[in-house]
Amino acid sequence: MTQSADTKDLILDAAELLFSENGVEGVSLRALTSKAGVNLASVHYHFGSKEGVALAAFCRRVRPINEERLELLDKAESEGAADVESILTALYAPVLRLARSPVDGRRFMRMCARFYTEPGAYLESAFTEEFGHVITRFEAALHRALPDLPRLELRRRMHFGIGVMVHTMLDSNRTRQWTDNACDPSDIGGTLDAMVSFVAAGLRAGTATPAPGTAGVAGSKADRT
Amino acid sequence: MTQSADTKDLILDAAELLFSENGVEGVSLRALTSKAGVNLASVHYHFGSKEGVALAAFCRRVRPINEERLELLDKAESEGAADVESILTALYAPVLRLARSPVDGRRFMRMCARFYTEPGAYLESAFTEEFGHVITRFEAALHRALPDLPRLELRRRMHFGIGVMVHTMLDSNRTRQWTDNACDPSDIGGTLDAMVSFVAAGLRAGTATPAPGTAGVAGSKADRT
DNA sequence: CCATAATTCAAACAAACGTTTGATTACGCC
DNA sequence: GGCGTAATCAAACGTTTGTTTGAATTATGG
Repeated sequence: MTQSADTKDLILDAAELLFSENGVEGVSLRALTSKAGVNLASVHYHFGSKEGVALAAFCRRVRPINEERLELLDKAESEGAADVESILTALYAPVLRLARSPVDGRRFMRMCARFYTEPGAYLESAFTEEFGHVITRFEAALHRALPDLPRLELRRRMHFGIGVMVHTMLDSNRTRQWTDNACDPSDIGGTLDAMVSFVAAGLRAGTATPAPGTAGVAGSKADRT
Repeated sequence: MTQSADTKDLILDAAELLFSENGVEGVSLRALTSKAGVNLASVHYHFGSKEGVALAAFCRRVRPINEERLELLDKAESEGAADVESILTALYAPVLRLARSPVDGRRFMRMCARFYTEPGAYLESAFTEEFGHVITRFEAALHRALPDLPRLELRRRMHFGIGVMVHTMLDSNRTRQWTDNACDPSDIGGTLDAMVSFVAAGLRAGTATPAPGTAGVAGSKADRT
């Protein structure tokens, strides 16, 4: 039992590393097991299939993140109606803060974003299963915070907000090159603030809901870390 | 010459169809040539390799789009300094309007977005080559429209704006399911207006630059199509 | 009308893929 | 100590991959 846990984690760690760089289809089981330092057949012994590895690597990290998201949202809503910024921070902070983790945080973010854009029915069902109720909860919260924004338009703008998050998580070298490293990956607080203020302004566009305290020009204050 | 052009286009059409659904790595040359109704070896005869097909399919459509983007930007800037909405419309409209095309517009958008998120050095260099100067031009235009937004913060927010576009172009079933078809793919004008107003508000967040005419609640008026 | 180039075709290539097998080793329990 | 389960291992499975080959076919041009 003790050794099997080691092997399992070795495989998942290597999967996080390689899948984030090359996608699931771009990584062979031989490269995966070679990187993990385990035998080829152990993948099927522990996870049943290659898809099983991807699913396990996905769920291992996404569940704690979504739990923390809902906790943060609950906390924000417990003190009266939450404003847009608090809701967005609850949505973005857990996944961005993971990037601080010493070894594999950024890797997981890239892997997760790559899973999101990669085809494959097994990943689609995992996403809907893991994220469905989270989206529902956050949509309800945003609807309370933005009462005069039609429900359909809110959903469309949430779609945009998810795009900002996924794109930032992907953090492709290509985009970093275009933007000349404007999104410094190590500056988590700054990135979070910028995302929150950007998406909050987008969500409020054209509505009567005013922004809370609009003073500084650019996102620089990290109010949650 | 006439027949080779037919075969080439047949291959590129099938590539657009299949790559958009399954990515480049998810499509075998046998499935591709079978869909196109051509011989397997003709791929290497006309394009040299599988990567050559992806590159050709990408450039075939992306070049006219980027040319139109720059034309629209020039037109917007010729009548004095362009505002944020005009610049974003010049950036988003050509690629969104392609989705109207009868048969293969949406497919190309998905393929393009999938290329964007897929690994592979050959695609990366193609992206930087095709998009680099376009991004530079639009960044300069946005900098003139938002003079009090620091350059670094502008680049970061452009990064977000590109994320909104890519995510909307991907138009995955997964996200459509979450948002309950809020982003009706056939409603090009509505989607364009929503994207422009969302990203414009995000770009202006915290700045002194005022929005031009803030009257309606949700983006509904198509000012350019 | 024939020579020459351009193109299409069926067949095969070696390599890499995910998966399976059966033997072998390590471990916990009575 | 020895039984039984759990885990690891090397080797091979059949299939599919991108690519290549060489002959057959079609168009081109003098």
